[in-house]
Amino acid sequence: MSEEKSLNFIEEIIEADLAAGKHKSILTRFPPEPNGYLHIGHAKSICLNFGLALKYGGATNLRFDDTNPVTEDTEYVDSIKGDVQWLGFQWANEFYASDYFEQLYAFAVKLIEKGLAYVDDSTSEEIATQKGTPTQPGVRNQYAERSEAENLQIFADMRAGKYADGSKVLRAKVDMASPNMLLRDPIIYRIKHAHHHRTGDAWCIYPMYDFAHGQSDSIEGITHSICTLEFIPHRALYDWLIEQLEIFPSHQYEFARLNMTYTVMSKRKLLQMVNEGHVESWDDPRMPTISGMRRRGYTPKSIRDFCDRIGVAKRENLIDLSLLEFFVREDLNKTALRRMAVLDPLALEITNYPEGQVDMMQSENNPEMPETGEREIPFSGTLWIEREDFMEEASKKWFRLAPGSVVRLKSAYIVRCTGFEKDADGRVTKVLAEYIPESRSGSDTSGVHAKGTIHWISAAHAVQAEVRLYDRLFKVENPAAEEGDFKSYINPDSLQVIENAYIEPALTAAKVGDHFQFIRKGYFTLDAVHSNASKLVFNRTVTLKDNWAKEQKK
RNA sequence: UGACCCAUGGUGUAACGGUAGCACUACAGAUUUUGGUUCUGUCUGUUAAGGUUCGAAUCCUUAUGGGUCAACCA
Repeated sequence: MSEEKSLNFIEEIIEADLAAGKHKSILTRFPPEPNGYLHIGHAKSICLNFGLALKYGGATNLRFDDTNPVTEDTEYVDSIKGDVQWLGFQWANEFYASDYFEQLYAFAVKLIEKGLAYVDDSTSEEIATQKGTPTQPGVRNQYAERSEAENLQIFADMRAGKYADGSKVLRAKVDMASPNMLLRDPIIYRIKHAHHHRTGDAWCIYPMYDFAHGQSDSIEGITHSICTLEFIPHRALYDWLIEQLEIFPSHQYEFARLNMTYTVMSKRKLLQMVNEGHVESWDDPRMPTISGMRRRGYTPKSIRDFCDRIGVAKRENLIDLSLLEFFVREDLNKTALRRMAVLDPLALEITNYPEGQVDMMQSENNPEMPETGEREIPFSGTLWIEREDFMEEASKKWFRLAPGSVVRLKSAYIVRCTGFEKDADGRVTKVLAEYIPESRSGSDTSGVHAKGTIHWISAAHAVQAEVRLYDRLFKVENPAAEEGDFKSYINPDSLQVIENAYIEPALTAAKVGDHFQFIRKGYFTLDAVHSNASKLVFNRTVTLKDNWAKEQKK
C-alpha cells in the first residue's frame, strides 16, 4: 500500500531528525495540569502526542504539571487518566512534575551559583512595574546585586519556611531589556505555604511553569515537546535554561490549539459554566469535555478520527461542529443497533386489525452489519406514532401519514390513513387507518407502494422512558470572541427533556455504554448519571441527517 | 505604537519552484421498508502590490489583515 498521506509540520521535523540520526527514537509527553477536566482540545493534543509515538515507534509519557498546589487536585488526576485511556491511549510512564521538586531545587541552586539567579524581595506590583512594557525595557533593582552566598542562604531559608507567601521570589537573571517579556528576569520560584496533592507539606516553595516544564522534559529525555502557540515566547526561556543548566536538550514545537463553533474551549470558562450552574457538571453532555462527550454518546473512535482529520498546523482555526458530528454519525451508523422510539406520541388505531391480536415482527438490528441479526417487536392494532409524522393537509412532497395516504410501518404492514380525531382545541388526538394484510414486511404480496416509512410502538407493549435532546451550548459561533460576557450567549434551549417517550421493549436491556440508533430520530445512549433500573434516561448523541427538515426550511 | 507567530473555497487541511487536491458543509440527482446509509455530480479558493524565475500558493520586499506577549497561572 503506497497510501501517501501528507505529513504535518511536526511529522516533517521528526522524520528529518530521525533521518539525520539526531534521535534513535522519539519520546513525547502529554502534560496536563490537574486543575480541571480534559476537553476536546486536549484530545487533539493527546492524539497528536500519542499518535506520533505510535507512528514512529516511540513512547509517550503522561506527566502532570502539578506545580501550583492551590488549584490542583487528585480528583482531576483520576479523571484525566480515565479520559486518556478511554480515548484509547496508554502512556509509557506516569510522571509528575512534583516528582522532580528536589532536582528542580538543585537546578535553581546551580543557577544561583552561576550568578544567573537571585532572590528578589520586591512586591509583585514592584516587579511588574520594573518589568517595563513590551515597548519599554525593564530595569533591574538592587536585589539583583545580592551575593551568591546571600542568595544561597535566603533561598535555603525560603525552602525552610522562614518567609511568608509573596515576600520573596527567586528570579533568573536573563535580560531586562529583552523585547521578549519572559526573558526580563522571570520568576522561577515562589513561596506558597500550601498543601500539595502529592508532596503534602514537604515544600513551601514551588517552581513556576517555566522552571518546571522544560526541565521535566529534559529529565525524561523528551525529544519533541509539543505545545500550543501561546507558548512560542516561552521557547527562548526554555532553551536558555536548558543551555545554562547544561541538561538534555529537549525541543519545543508549537501548534495551533483547537477551537470549535458554538462552544468555548478554555478550562477557566468551562469551570465557570460548572460553578455558576449553567450546566450540571464537568461531564454534562453539552460540555466539550471528554467526559461530557462520553456521557453524550460520542465514541473514542469518532473523536480520534476527528482529531486526525482536522490536521496540525500553526494558524488559528475554528472548526465546524458539523465535522465532529460527521465522524460520530459515521462510526455509529456502522455500529449502533437500530431500535424504535416515539418521542412525541400520537395514537394510531388500525381499525381493521383483529381486536386484541398481537403479532411479533422481525426487524434487523443493523442493516450495515447483517451479522447482528434481528429482533422481535410486538405489533398490535393500537400504536404510538410520532406526532410529526401525521399532517392534516399534505403537500405532494409529504411521504408520511395524511388522510388518504399510504405509509409503511417499519418492519410491519402498510397502512392507509382513513381519518383522524380532534379534541375541542383542534389538537389531533388519534389517527385512524386500515392495514393491508398482504403487505407484511418480508412477505409483501400486496403490490402497494408506500413512499414513506415511519416508526411505531405498540401501545400495550410500550416502555416509558425519559429522553434528553441536546443542542449547541451557545447561540453564536465563537462566544469567546464576542463582545462582553461569553455567558450571555448561552443557548437557553440547549437541553430539552422529554419525560414521556415510548421505547420498544428490547431497549429495556440497554446498558450504559451501549449505542443505539432510534430509527429516524438519531443516535442515543443511556445517561450514566440519571438512568437507573426504574427510570431509563437516554441522551441524544446526535441527530440523523435530515434532508426533509432542510427541504421544509426552503 | 516594540518583538514574535500566522495568512489557500463557507470550514479545516494538502500541494516542499512545474495541472491548486482532499474532507466537511451547501446544492442537484440516483438508490432506499430509516426523507438515514450508499452512489453520482455541481458551486465556491491562493489577502494585496511589486520583485526573482522559462515558470511562483510556494522564494524575496513592502503593505494589509488576524493572533500572541507586560499572572508569585499553566
